[in-house]
Amino acid sequence: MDRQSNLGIGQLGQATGTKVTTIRFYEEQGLLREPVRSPSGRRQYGETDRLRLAFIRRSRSLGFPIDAVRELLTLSDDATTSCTAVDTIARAHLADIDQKIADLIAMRTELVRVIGSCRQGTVADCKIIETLAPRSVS
Amino acid sequence: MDRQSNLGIGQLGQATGTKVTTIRFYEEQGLLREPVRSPSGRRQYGETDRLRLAFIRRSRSLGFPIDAVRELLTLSDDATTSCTAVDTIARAHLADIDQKIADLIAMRTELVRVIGSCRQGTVADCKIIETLAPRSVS
DNA sequence: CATACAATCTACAGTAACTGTAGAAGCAAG
DNA sequence: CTTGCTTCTACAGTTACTGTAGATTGTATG
Repeated sequence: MDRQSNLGIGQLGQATGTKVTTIRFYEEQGLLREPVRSPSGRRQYGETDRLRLAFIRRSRSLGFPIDAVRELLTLSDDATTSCTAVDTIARAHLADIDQKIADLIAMRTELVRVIGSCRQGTVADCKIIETLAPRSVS
Repeated sequence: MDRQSNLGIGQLGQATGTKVTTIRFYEEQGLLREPVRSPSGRRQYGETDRLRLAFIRRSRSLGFPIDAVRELLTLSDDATTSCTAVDTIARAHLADIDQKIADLIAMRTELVRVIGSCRQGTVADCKIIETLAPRSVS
């Protein structure tokens, strides 16, 4: 199960679609443990590390912030934890995403309105500029 | 038209819903000109500044990045500029927003799928954790 | 074996758009 | 005169990386 595949940092990056600098960053952030080093000081990773990094990347791709990923990792490390905590984190994140979508849609709606008012004249009577400025501009 | 309303930085902030530090930040970024100073060195703003700051804030609330706001300000300063340039910036920004919305919706869809799989047991058989991890976790 | 080139190392700066803090000084009111 | 609020400059912190410099190590080829 835990055969040391002995991946170099570059290989681990390839295997998980992660840049080398990002892997070191995760280590610094405490998401990845400090790996064993080769005699010359290079990081050596195993299958365990690969799976953990894959977990991190998947969580990140779902938009979980680093802090949430850290919590998810901690929870997943203890198999007896109630899944409720995991569910709570995920739902909070969903609420976050929904809020962001709502904000962007509101922004989009307003922007479309502004753009729609453009009649391609000069700035002097540009409706976009006018709409941006409450009264006059400068 | 250009009576110096002589606003202090705090008052300007109040008038435009902007924090004092943010106003100084905009000045540093070259969005606001350096204002005249009182004998003791305090910033003194007039109506012109207020309008310009309102323009900035409105643009920012529509999500235009600082660089775009800078361009919009430059364009609006020259009344003879073709409005096309303004339109181009706005449409590029709209495309950006649309992309962000699409990304978030995709993320949301996937997250909902993950959450839906939770049956509230322990982490040992938590579908969320399982879904996050490709095979096993640690 | 020598040399070139790729990968890795540490440490730090840069990104976007602010926000917050420290420490000093000015200003108005009681 | 003292209290308390505003403002001043300068700089660190936020998020999640990315990029760079300069040094070292590993590998492949001639």
